[in-house]
Amino acid sequence: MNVLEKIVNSVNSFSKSERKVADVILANPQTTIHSSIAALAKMADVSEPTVNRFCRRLDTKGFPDFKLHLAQSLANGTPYVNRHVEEDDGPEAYTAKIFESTMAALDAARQNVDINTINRAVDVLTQAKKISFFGLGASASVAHDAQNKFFRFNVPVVCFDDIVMQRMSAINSSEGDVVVCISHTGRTKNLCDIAAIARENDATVIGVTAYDSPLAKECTLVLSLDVPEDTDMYMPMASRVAQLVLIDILATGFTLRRGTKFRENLKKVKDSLRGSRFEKKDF
Amino acid sequence: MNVLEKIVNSVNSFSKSERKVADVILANPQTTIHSSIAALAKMADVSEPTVNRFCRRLDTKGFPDFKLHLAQSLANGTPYVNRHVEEDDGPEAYTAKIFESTMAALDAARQNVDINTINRAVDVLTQAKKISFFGLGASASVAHDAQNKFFRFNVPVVCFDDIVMQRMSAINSSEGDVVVCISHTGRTKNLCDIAAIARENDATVIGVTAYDSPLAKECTLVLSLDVPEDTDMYMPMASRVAQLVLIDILATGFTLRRGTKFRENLKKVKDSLRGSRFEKKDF
DNA sequence: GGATAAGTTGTAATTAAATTACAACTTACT
DNA sequence: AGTAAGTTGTAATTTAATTACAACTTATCC
Repeated sequence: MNVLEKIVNSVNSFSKSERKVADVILANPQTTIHSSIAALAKMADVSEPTVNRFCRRLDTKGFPDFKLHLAQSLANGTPYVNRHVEEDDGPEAYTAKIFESTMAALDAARQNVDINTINRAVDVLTQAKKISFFGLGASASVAHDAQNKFFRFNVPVVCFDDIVMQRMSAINSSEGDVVVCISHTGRTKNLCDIAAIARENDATVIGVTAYDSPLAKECTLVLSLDVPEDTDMYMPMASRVAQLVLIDILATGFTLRRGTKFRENLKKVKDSLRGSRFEKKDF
Repeated sequence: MNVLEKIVNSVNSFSKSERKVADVILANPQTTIHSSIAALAKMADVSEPTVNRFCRRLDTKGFPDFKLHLAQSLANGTPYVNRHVEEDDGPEAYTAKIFESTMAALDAARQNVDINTINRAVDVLTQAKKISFFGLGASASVAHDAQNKFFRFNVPVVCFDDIVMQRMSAINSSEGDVVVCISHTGRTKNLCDIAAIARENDATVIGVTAYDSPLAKECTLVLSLDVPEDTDMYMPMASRVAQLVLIDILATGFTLRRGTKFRENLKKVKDSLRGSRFEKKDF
């Protein structure tokens, strides 16, 4: 809980002098964080130790520590809030809101993601004989993107957004193959089937999906991203961005695990693109 | 500007010892705000006055004031500094860094994007007879995603990641058609050709690309996202996320412009997916 | 209603932390 | 090589915060 709220909540348990301190702080919090204990004591018309005791009562280590907490409480006023787009929003409004809710979603994802599972997923991927990315609908483009990334690593990688091809690919998989199934809800029937088939054929199945979903149950490893999505819009937006970032993380982990020499290879891939591009100096 | 960003930005203007201080603070900002100047000096292996001078250089009144600012930066919506992934980063480190640099990129994009152009692009899209999304390589998955979004609007929309198909499509375009070309660098030759061809056939060409690039020159409307990308990694990561968010914004603007009735249509599309999914209550 | 104990507050002493002044050193330029 | 500008550290000083303790207030019990 943040300190400001805490002060308000525990205002009853304060003594007379402590209450004076609380009042002064609540009245000018911004001033408080730039004051010394002496200045604040004077403002509240109490002694310095009283202020100090007040701070300790709020479970801080002392006055400087209290100021730190207070500063954070004040800064927290405007974090990236998942503000919904509304009917009469103009371009500025909806642009800002979408940026902010995407950032809020990434922030949430960052806090929820399980590093341990990421590490294991990277493990599995680095040792894969072949990597397949499967997704349907909106998740197909995430799979597509993942393929583009891992392809640069010179690893056998495929990506299908066609259930027939996915099924054939899953049936043909074997031990050492890794299948990554991407689905925000984790309730897409066809994809659950694919995951099950791949598992039956001894492939390792990584699910980029909701924890505790039917798809998750079919997977060897579940990378879940708990992203609060604005369901009013009926389109996966923030959740899909979080999935992409997760792919970025896996790809990064992959390159780091493979070591320096390997990364020189990446440069080659990038350099090979040069022929298809205008040089920077050209314009 | 927040202190953390400030440190990263002015890292060049620091002296050797100040740099040591900066490194320690960036590595453990949370620890820093609970340390004394002596502890921090020891960690950075410099003297206490050096730390103090470092604080002043960042326009703070001294060490305690610096800690206050730092605390606010950390609590604030934007502790998102574009920190580069390094050789010996563990999973926690690179996961955090990628999330943060993506968020930093979005923050930058939000500030740079031109609302006016977005508004005009939405205008153009709502009036389009047909919308085409073209991208190659990493941008192909962005185009793919855009198609998925706009398809739900019941608008004629196509997406090609094959230059032959793109070319044929561009040649067949006519007035009222809108072609969206996606390229981070804006220097992909083939895509520039496509844009030129589409223009010659009276289509409106929207470029999601770098301002002032060869591709931008071929477009009717340029939506540029100035995203500082970590080029060391040789993979488009943050830039592509920003592109996706831009697509989200265009799609949102589109639905808002079309009005309430239209949005009921979206629900239909969403409901139609239900048959292919497990119900929530099923598990 | 007074005595005592528990709790509250302030003064003064102490300790800890941060800052300043200055000297030594390093670097870059003549 | 010499000098000036800039950088860094040591030691002294100042400032701020905390502690110890005493005075006072309030509540409780006989």
